[in-house]
Amino acid sequence: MGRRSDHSREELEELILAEGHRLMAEVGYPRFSAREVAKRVGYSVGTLYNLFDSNHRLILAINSRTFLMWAAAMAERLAEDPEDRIAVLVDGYFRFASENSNLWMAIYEHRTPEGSDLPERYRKQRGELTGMVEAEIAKVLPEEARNKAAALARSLVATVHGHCVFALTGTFALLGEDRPQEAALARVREALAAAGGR
Amino acid sequence: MGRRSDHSREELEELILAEGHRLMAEVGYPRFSAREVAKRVGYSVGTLYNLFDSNHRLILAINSRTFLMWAAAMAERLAEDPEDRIAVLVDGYFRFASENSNLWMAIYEHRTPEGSDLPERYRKQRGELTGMVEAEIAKVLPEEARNKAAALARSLVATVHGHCVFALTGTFALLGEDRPQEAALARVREALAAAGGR
DNA sequence: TATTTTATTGAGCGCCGCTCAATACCGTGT
DNA sequence: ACACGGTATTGAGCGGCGCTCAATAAAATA
Repeated sequence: MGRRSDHSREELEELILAEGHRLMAEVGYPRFSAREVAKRVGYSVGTLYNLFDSNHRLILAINSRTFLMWAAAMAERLAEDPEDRIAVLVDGYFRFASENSNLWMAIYEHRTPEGSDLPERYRKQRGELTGMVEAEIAKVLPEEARNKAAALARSLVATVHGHCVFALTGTFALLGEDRPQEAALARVREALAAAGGR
Repeated sequence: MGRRSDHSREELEELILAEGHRLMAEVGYPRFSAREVAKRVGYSVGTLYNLFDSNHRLILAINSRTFLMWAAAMAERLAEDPEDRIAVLVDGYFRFASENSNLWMAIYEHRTPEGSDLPERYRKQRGELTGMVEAEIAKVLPEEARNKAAALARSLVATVHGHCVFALTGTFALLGEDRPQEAALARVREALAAAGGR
């Protein structure tokens, strides 16, 4: 067998990525398998490993795509010019995570192996979401506290993230339910108020 | 082969659990394997699967042991009657997680499979830590806010957890470092202050 | 001692990630 | 039209995984 005319290299890469993304959404990180992706796109394992040279790199690319979706969803909702933009950020976090739980969890279930750290382009991509949050936080803070916006944004993302993880993995349910999203928003509001936010 | 006199059933169970715990600490969740545990204790895979009837149940038991260690470490530090008990709780969270990162992360990396949910005894065990936090929160809140202590405790655990995860998995480092533990403590303080805490 | 009960084994099954010699195909030069 | 060089693709093979279960060895009992 040799070069097949039905797909260029880029098309094939995209095909695999798309199918991989679908599979991840369907079965979740623990049951994801590169072999299964290969089977579904109708190419052999070897071909797949030629393009993405390890399982780790394939998953990285898939998670990256998830990140893009996430950021896009967030941007779209902010573009509707809502009144309470902070609430929209929190809701966007929870909503995306729960509507795409397998994809979302995969981002955090995937441990990057010992040696390698993630390539620059992914790094930048992941900064995007935090960047959006940072911009919104800055808007809300008084002039003199603006320089703290970045650090505060990261901390608030962590705060919301914590609530969201517990909500999705059932840790909250296990301890007696009170609405995690509302709690997260309350914590965020308190932090912003403490920083002099309006 | 048949019953071996060198270990009673309970002893063997304990032996496997201890060795499994060691292995988890050593290699972490993704590289943990029941086969390897069997090899290390010098019994065959079959025996191991007789006692813990699936990989999932073995890991559950291992994680449970980690939880006990964690709660014990927390209790010990609180028993020294520190001045700032809230800070000790936060520090205890971060310290345990970073000093036992493989064990700690395993707790959250292990997805319990579709059907089964974790047995009552584990459920209770995991409530213990949150219970300790709840007690400390209650002490700090004014009389009229005591009834909110439980809900607030869960939310604050989630808050600290979020910061801790990001600290350990490098999500923070990736975004420009500011001390996650201090940020977590700041968020907790703000929330307590907002609830009228002293 | 003979028989039942019980603990232990490990080869076997179907998966996994990953490799690499063999192979099928394409573009090009003559 | 044909041969050739390069490239894309293959899939059997390797070692390892979780898990099962008929066979077996040892203890308990009769």
